[in-house]
Amino acid sequence: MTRNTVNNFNPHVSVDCVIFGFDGVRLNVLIIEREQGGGVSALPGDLILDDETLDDSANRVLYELTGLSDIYLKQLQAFGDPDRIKDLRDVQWLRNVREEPSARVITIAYYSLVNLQNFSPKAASFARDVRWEPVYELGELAFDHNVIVDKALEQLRLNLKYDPLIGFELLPEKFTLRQLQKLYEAVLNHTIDKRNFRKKFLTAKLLKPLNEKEQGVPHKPAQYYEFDRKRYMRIKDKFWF
Amino acid sequence: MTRNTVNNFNPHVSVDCVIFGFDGVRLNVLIIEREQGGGVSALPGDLILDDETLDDSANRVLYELTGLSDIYLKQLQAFGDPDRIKDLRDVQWLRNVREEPSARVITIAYYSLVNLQNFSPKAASFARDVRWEPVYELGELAFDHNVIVDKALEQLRLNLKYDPLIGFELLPEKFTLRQLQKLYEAVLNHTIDKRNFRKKFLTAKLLKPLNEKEQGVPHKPAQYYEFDRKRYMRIKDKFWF
DNA sequence: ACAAAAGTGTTTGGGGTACACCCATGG
DNA sequence: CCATGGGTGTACCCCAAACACTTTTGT
Repeated sequence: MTRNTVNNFNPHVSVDCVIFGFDGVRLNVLIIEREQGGGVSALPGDLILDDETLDDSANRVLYELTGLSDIYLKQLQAFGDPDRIKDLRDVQWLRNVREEPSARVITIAYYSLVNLQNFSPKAASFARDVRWEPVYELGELAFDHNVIVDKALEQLRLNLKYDPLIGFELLPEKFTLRQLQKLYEAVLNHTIDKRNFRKKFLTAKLLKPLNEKEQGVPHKPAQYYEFDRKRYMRIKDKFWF
Repeated sequence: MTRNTVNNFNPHVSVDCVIFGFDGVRLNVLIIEREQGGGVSALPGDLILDDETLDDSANRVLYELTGLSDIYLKQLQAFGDPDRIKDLRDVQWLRNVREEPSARVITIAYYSLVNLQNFSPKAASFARDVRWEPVYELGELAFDHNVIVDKALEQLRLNLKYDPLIGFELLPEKFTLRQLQKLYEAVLNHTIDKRNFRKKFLTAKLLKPLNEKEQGVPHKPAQYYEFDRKRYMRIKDKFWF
């Protein structure tokens, strides 16, 4: 901040959340349908309040929408093109919803990871129409939200490669090696050799086997594992996928 | 953006730039001294204008300050704690310089890479007190600028490991292998084996040898190289350090 | 001659990749 | 007995890491 500014322009600032959820097969994103305004889908988001940090804002949006707190949440980046609001339906929706509908809006995008196990029970309690959509089959979203999702996915991939922890955020406490592998395949969008995949995680000792196996499956029941957080702390800088 | 908001809060939005420059030995950051207000150092930055994109804002700040344009510039992240302005000297400075000195300021941080060869000639044309400071010896900066620099350095390191291009942004057109290695050592903050380093870049064929050697040096003169951008385009996804 | 950096190869170990068969369970 | 996924080992290759001496120039 260097100069005496003559510009007294104050934009709105919002947060938008790209919430990823893994259902065992596909990677999904949480999408909301607008209350007022022509069936346009969008990312969950809201204007920030004047006494909360950006992270708090994102957590609040997430909590209000899903009832979840204490979940993985990370800032992606800011999006602030002056013309990011150009679709006519977006303009109309703003007129219904904002006191200053023509104000410029700069949004701080977050991405977030949840496992659908924890999430599903709350599904009935939403105030609005909220749904999961497979990330590779998203339709057109409001504003520049498609761009935001693309960036978030890119970031998620990078992150998953260099930090195994974030994979476990998308899974329930107990999981099988198959689930873990399917998750990696869904995020990275390519298949992985089973033996090599297992080798990497087992030799790294990141997984603790439980005294528990799958039940009622029409094939050899799989071992359940849980994530070894202590071990993770010791080796996280050396592990990558 | 999901709900009818009753909150009409409009913060200021600024950009702040962490401009890295490499002098052949150390990695430096461009620091400005405030015109009005007690010798406090800060990152270059400014409020955004209402019709420019965030990237344009950052480019403008950079141009106004250094005369440089078309240089590497990338968004880092937003910083927006409500209490990021807490130092008394920061508050006073804002009173001198802003029309709404108590408004909350959310800043979008950028980081940028320049080579000091191109830069130095312009040094005299600055309107303000501007200087390079070694990144590992920074004093206390205004606001949360120390945090921003730390994040930028972290990002620069990550980036340098997975994208060789950004290393070349910090060097002049022609450079020696020694300069390139010193740059990597300065950014990554550890020494690197000379033979292995040269092997990696030479076998990747990222460097084109020029018909030119160092002159007037009191030791065997080194070969000059330039960066092979075409080759880079073909292999950038496979090369990492 | 001396100081200072340029330039150059080999060995070794560990890890990534490719690849195919038997096992346990439910129906 | 059949379908389905669980679970296992080996061979090869490449690359990262460690390591020391000769060459060229200016003083």
